Amino acid sequence: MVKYKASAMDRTFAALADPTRRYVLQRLNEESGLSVSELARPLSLKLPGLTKHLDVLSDAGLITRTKTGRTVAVHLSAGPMREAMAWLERYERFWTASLDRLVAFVEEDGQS
Amino acid sequence: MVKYKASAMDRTFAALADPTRRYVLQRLNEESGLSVSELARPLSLKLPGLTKHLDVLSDAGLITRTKTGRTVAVHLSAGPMREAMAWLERYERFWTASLDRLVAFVEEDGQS
DNA sequence: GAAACACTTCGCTATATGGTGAAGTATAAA
DNA sequence: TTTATACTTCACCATATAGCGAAGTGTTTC
Repeated sequence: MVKYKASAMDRTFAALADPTRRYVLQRLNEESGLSVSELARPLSLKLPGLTKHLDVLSDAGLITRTKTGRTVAVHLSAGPMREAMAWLERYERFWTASLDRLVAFVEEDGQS
Repeated sequence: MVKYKASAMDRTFAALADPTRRYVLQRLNEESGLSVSELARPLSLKLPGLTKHLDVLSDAGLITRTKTGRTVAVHLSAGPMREAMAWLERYERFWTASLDRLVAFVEEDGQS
């Protein structure tokens, strides 16, 4: 398989593909600077598990960790999401197409 | 690890996390109804490899395959992307925040 | 200084992913 | 009716991922 080098986009989408990680991002969106244990508390996994997820998120550039004393504060950094969305925007015409067809049908129907 | 059941969102983001699959979606966005071999031609993988990628994409609901005769035409169906984008939109304020700060700085600077 | 705390790192396990060649299944062409 | 075409499925390999408990590191607290 070799896995030469995953691109930034690969890492971003892969990071978003896990519900635990999406939950972390959501919580940080509500309240920035939460500690690792605060993030872990409502989750059903141990600290080592969360640490790995945070590694994936920071490799993707989606969070930053700043250690003060013995606690680590986690912050959102949504830049890569912006790029992921830019990629998706190209398909916008595609998911609005069905709506367009509906509109066309209704208009045509009104004239019959 | 158990992998109880991946959600639709999980599958969508996971499907988007691979460059081969993003390439397939891009090509289909330009030209719908391409066959499997047409999609495979510019890629450096064998047909079985592409078949697997297409399986991932259709499990995620991003493409549909329709067989006529012995060729299979592949079509985009971007609905799940719409949902993925809706998820990402929540973070929009976050990646525009730096721009807001810049604006604030410039305005403040102008008054000094 | 000892003990508790907040993580992180280290094996370890099980499953998923991405690729292959070979064989299987229809359909189309000779 | 054989043969080629267009895939798909199968068996297999190597690596990645997600989880765990146990041990390690640095920082407070007692």
